[in-house]
Order: sequence, then C-alpha cells, then structure tokens
Amino acid sequence: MALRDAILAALTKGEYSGYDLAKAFDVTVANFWTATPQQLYRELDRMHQDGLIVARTVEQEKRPNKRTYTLTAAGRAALGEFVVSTPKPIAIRDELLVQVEAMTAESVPAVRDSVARKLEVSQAKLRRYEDRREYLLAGRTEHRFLVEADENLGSYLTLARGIAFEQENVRWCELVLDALPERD
Amino acid sequence: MALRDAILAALTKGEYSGYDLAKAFDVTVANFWTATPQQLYRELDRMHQDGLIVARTVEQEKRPNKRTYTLTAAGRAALGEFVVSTPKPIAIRDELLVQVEAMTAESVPAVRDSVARKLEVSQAKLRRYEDRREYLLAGRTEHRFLVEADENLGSYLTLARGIAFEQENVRWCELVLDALPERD
DNA sequence: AGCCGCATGTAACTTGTTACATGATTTC
DNA sequence: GAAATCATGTAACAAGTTACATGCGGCT
Repeated sequence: MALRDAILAALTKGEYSGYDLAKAFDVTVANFWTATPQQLYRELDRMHQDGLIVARTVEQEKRPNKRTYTLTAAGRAALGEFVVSTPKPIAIRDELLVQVEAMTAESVPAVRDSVARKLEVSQAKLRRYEDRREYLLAGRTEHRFLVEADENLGSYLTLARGIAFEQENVRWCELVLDALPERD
Repeated sequence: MALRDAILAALTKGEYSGYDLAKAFDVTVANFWTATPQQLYRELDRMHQDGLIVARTVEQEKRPNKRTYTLTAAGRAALGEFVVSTPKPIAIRDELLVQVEAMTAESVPAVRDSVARKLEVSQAKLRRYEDRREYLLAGRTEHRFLVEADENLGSYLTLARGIAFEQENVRWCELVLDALPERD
C-alpha cells in the first residue's frame, strides 16, 4: 500500500493529474519511489473509490482534458496514520550488481559497458538533484536551512539522500571502470 | 526474471538448498537483491522444471532432509546471456523516505524514532559487510586486491557498493536526527 | 509525412508478500 | 517448558510490468 501513501504525500503539495504525477515520479519523487503511469492511473482510481481523493475535470483548449485530484479529509487521515507507522525495510534489487557478481572473463567488456552507461545516467540525475538543492537552499547554507525549519524540510532531507545515493553510484562506477581491464 | 538470474549467480558458488539460499539472500546477496524464502522455493521449482538446475536430496540425521540444487549447462548458458544483457534501471522504494517527505510537526517524534531504528540496522549491516571485506582482502590493500584480479572480484565490487550504501544511510540518519528537534 | 508531447485508459501477465501448516531438534 | 533453528511447502492476495489502443496539436 505504499504506492498509495507516496501518492498521498505528493498530493499534499497540490492538485495533480495522473500524467502530472507520472512526471513527478520521474523527478522529485524518484529519490524514494518509482511507479509507471499505468500503476498511477490504477491506484488513483482505487483511491477515488475509497474516498481518499476527489477528482475534477479540467477542460483544456488544444490539449486533452485532464482529471486532477485533491486530498479529502479521509486521505489526509490515511497519510497521517502511515507517517507514524513502522516502515518496511527497503528492498534493493539491482540487475547490474547481479551481473557484476556473476561476471566472467568473457563478459567483462559487456559489463564494463553497462557500468559506463550507468555512470552517465547517475551523473545526469545528480545534476538535476543539485539544481533542485540550490533552489531549495535559496542561497542559504545547509545548516542555516535546517535550523530555520522550513516547510520543505522533509523534501530537502529526502533530496539529500538522493544526492548521496547518486554520488555513491558515480564513485562506484568509476571504481569498477578502473578495476576492469579495458577491451583491446 | 532477475530473481532467477540472482539465484543462478548464487549457484555458481556451490550447491545450495532453498533454505541455504534464503540465508545467503539475507547476508551476501543482500547488497543487490532480496527475496523471501517463499519466492525462492517457488522459483527453484520453476527453474527445475525448465531444466536450469538439477536437484539432489541430501539425507540428514537429526535434521529434515534437504533438496540441494546445482546448475546445469542450460543454467550456465542462461546466466551467460543475462550477464551481457542491458540491465534494468534500479527502482528505489523506501517507505521511510516517503514518511520523511510527508512529515508534519505532530509526526516528527514518530519519524525520528523510525530514523533512529534505521540507523541501528544500518550500523549492524555495515559491521557485517566490513567483516566480509576484511576476509576478502586477506590483509591486502584494496588497490593490490583489484590489480591481482582475483576470482572474487565481482563479489568484492558488489560488496563495496553495499558498504558505501550503508555508510550513506548512517550519515543520512545522523543528519536527520540532528535536524529534527528532539521530543521533550 | 512522421515523430514527440499531452492525456487516459484496458488487459494480460509476472513478481512479490503474507498467512498458514508441519514436525523434529537444539538452546535458554 | 518455551522459543528458536532447521527445512519445505500451499494458497491467496497485492503490487509491478508490458503491450496495446486512442486521438489531437505542434515541430521539423
């Protein structure tokens, strides 16, 4: 049920459609949750049926209409309960690491290529996260931001985790590329 | 199908039963994949039906018999194909981060407690990983180990990723505990 | 003319989770 | 005497993935 809670959390920041959420789940929410558009549409339907959110159709010119959603009191209550519950330990599942573990002499070049591609993806994510960090800090130091106890404190902290994660990915990819002999 | 590949990778290191794998998936494999015993038993059955592994019943005194599995040529071939395939990008799903994102003034104490518990879990994992690292290095420096191009190179590299991940968890938990006001 | 972005959805399928069941032995 | 460990499994359910479908508007 945590996809549901991730959606509830996202909807505390405003009124969004399934499509909007799909984009958000690719950028800001990406630090801590992922979902495909299909998962979101399905879950929004169910949440609507369960009375956690209300829908509104926004008519648009030159574009398809959208259905945007807002939290109800029941939705807020459900999120409140979730936030104080015991979280499940995270499940890491990384195909690339399985490949590295099972790597043999012949497969080194292919694995090396995969690691090089991951390096690029992580660097790109890191740049986007750093941009958002700059935006949240708005010129303040981290320490100052944290003591000012802004309404975005939670977002900043999750973003900090995302940044550290991608920095580690970059460092690890570099370690692997150094350790694996290049192909001739 | 990556659970299947993670199992194939584990079976390259020896002959294991479902129960053995469940334990391994809690320690060494935990860096890059997780699975419950039930998932393992089901997947092992299917892999057996598909001819990727062969089973052998080991009679034991004073303990229930076990069914251990070994890779077949077909199993090795399937793993070989997987290792050179394009890996799926990883999906992060961390309930605790959803909670931090959705945190409100009233829920701070509960979230703080969850973070404190995560800190302890990460520190414990880190200690186990560091022990295994010491064992793999066997007195050598990392640089020396990497150039010697040991057969455990892959395991070392995935372990390095796991260690970095838990170190970041510890640092992040400490940041959050410092940033969130303690309860009275 | 063809692709990309916007916007929502159905259907089939694969994975992952949870609860339950069994029964002997070892440890506190 | 109770709990933990060893060892395997069934069944029901929840969550996640993949493929397909629709149709307009803007860009190259």
